[in-house]
Amino acid sequence: MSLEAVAKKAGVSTATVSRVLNGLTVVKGSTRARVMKAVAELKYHPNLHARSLAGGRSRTVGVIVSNLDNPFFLDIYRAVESDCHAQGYEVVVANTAYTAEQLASSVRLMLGRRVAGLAVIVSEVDEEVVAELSEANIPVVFYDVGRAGKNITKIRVNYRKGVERIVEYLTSLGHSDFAFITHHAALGPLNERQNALYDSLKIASPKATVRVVVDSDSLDGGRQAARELLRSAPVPTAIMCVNDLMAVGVLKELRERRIRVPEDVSVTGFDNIKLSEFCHPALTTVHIPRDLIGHTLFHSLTPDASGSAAAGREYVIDPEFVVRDSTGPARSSDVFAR
Amino acid sequence: MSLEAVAKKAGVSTATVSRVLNGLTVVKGSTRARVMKAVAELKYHPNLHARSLAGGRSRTVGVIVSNLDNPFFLDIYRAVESDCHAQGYEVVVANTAYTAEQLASSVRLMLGRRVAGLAVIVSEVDEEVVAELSEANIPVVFYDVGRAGKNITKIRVNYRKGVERIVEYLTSLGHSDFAFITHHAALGPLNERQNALYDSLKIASPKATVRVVVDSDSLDGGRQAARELLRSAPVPTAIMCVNDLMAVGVLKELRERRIRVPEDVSVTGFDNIKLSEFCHPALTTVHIPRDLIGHTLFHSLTPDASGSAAAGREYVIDPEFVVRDSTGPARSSDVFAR
DNA sequence: GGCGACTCTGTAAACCCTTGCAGAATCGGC
DNA sequence: GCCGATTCTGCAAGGGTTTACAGAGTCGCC
Repeated sequence: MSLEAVAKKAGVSTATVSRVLNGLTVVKGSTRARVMKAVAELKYHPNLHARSLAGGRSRTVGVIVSNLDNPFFLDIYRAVESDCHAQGYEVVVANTAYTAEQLASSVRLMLGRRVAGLAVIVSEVDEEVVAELSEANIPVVFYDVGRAGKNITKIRVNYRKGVERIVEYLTSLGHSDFAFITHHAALGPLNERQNALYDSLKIASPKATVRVVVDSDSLDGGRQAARELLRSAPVPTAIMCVNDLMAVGVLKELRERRIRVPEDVSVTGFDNIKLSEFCHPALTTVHIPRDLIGHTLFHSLTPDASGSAAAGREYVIDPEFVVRDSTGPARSSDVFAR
Repeated sequence: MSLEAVAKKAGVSTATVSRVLNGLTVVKGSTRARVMKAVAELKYHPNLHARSLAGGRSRTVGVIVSNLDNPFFLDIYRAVESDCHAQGYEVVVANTAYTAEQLASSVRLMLGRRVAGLAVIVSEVDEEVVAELSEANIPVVFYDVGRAGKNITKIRVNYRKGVERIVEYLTSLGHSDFAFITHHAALGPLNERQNALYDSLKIASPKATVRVVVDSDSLDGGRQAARELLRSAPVPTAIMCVNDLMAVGVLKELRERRIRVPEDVSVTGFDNIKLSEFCHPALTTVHIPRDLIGHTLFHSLTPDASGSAAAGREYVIDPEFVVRDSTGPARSSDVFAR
């Protein structure tokens, strides 16, 4: 079970076994073979805790996300995971459910695990956590929140650009009566999208109106929000959703009410999750390159070939507008007038 | 940073600090306060590796699943996670991508982490792994594969019953020309569904035909399979999918080809993932209670109030047939005849 | 055959915590 | 004020690895 048992069986010292297992020092071929044999026979698994403890490092990176149930976050996690495994790292993931408390406890957990690096992909970061992390002395990377610093990299997406493209497109189709469906309105990154919406509209269509509805970040939340929205006339001609997941919920509710998309109402999402392509009608949305984000996250956390992690940098990633079938010209007469 | 630093700062021994932090022994109020203060001031995080090493236990449970990208597995994982956190356990998850190699390496990883218990929710288990796990001397629970044993619990779902219900329903609607869309045909649990299909049909509609198409377990895989299926006439009147994820892909492809569901073709899924309710048409499927599975998994891994984990048991969970809008009477004339 | 230079291996300390055991402090009761 | 019981605390061993350091072999060459 332990290194010592293997050592005894192979007739060597624990140091030698350790060296064989880690393979960074040269061990004579015959010795190595004996050790390997003993390892196999004993079905020995090194105790990872002891290893991390003794080694000081851990070859594990931590990932903290807001909502694993949203495929957007899952995709990022999976991208990081894939890079990690390719490089022999493990990943541990934690979910905050958009709460600051769970973020704080997840951070503590990760620090307790002595992760080699930590990716924080949440919307609810607070100053205290940032401070704690910058003192932690491990590479940290924030997505969307916080700011670059000593050992802190930051990655953000130019949401504004994505929103602008949507607004341009929709206004060019004659829309001026908007709804914005979002979740947890207080959160920074979402505010950015909302503010970008106002700003863009101010230019593209100054007299446009926007009704905002807030619900939870889920299919049901989107549906619920649509229901709320439709409770009071007039029905907007375009519904922009803060993300695809909620948009798909919206589509469902509209369909149940026999409101046609895009003939009666246009709907847009954000993220371009796989689902947006498979729902009906396929969703007009903004693609956020989760793969690229994942790779960048991983890169920011691990010392690369050149030896040092490029901490302190700030990356900005551009999204990409994707037109599909959920958007069309604004309806001319209000078929929903009561 | 270390226990010792805290101890020094608080003017006590490391043992006392440890006791304060773990709270299982009584420590005098004033001492406790001093220690807590020191902990706070130093922003001390216990080193979890050292803790697990010293304590011998780890309060971490491992979960291994086949395909995290399928919401079915994600839901189970999340259910386990939620129970774990409620009881102060951590969870670590690994994905096998349906390969035996990744399963083996995940198992080794988990064993190396000295997890307190391990849930194996995969389709590709082999004997060697089972043997290794039963020697590991920690509670293990298999979902769908393996068999109960010394410290091994097994949970399985009565798929057969679900398939029977689908078949009964479809044949009663006049269907006799079937397709079965599945993935990785060699895997046990999926075979069970497929065999159940044959068996049920033998009774319900002996002259019925079944065409089988295999593709990957994903939205794209479902779509691809549908494409493959439609390549050769005649188009079946009912397409049964091995799970909802693939079924949603099938729906997409059918829609693109203007094949109406359920008027022209009926489609069924399996699992009842959230998405099956939000796609269009909403999917007729078989509900598999992931929450219940998750709770049962957790229960099987952790010593309950009575002190001992109920290992060696075998649980069978019944699925539930859910009729929605993707199924209807078989079309009478073959509108697709060429 | 002896010497130096390598190559390989062992010894032992360190990593940070938990916990059994025993000693110290405190308390109640007389 | 003393004693025993009780509560609290410290000592030190151990848990399974890594790794610096030094020692033991091996080899080639003069």
